[in-house]
Amino acid sequence: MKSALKLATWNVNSLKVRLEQLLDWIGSGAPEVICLQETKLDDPKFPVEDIQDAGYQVVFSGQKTYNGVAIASRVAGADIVRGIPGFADEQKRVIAATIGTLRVINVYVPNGQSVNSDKYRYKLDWLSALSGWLGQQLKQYAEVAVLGDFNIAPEPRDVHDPKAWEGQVLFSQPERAAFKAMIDLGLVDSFRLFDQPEKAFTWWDYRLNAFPRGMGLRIDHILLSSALAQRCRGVSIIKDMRALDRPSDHAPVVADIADAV
DNA sequence: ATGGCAGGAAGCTCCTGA
Repeated sequence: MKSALKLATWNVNSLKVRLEQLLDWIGSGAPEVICLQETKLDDPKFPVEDIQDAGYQVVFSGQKTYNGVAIASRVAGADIVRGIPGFADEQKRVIAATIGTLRVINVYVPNGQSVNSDKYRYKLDWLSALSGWLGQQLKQYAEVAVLGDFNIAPEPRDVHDPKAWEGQVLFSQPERAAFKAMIDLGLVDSFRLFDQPEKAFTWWDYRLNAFPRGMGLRIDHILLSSALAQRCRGVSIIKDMRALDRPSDHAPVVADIADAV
């Protein structure tokens, strides 16, 4: 008999700094699959042994200082893909693995900096390339989960002050259109399958005391193909982890997936 | 209009993040 499966995404903002928090989480009933972003570690410095000693397997694609992604899982992943196939990119932002029957795609979407910047153009080009590849993956696999830091708030209710943020990076129309394009491939924003609290966010700026003041955005997402969405029993934000000492500025998001019938 | 905070690399300051 199989048991239910939990999938998580967490932008750690430096795995070196957040390693103890990750190990504590793993040691207290963490999800079976955890996608990490902004590890900020070159591959030779990745803490493989610490994570293995805690009972998880891990695959990763990293670089010094910026970016870096990893998938930690109880069961080892297979068919690992690093980066978006066919899209040349120095930045380590994507890693995918097949875990059991699940295709898990972990993404760290570019931030975009500001809507008039070269980085914003790169973000939109990057999202276009991602969508193309996701379309292929959805044809190849029935059970696809795309998890990560999308750096896009899809709707006004995902933004603490939508008027102030309208047109700004993370909430501009082209970014939201790029998000919708991924949904239109046949993916579901799993968080919105369920009733959720008001002001449900996943990121709060370190500055201005934003977290206690509730000034956040929902930019970390778990998108599921219909086969998985049908089996999704709940999605929640682990807000407590944003309240730890020396927290990441992102809280994890967890989706609970029931067994196949 | 700007800065606020945090992390990293470098090095006593800057870049980036979101």
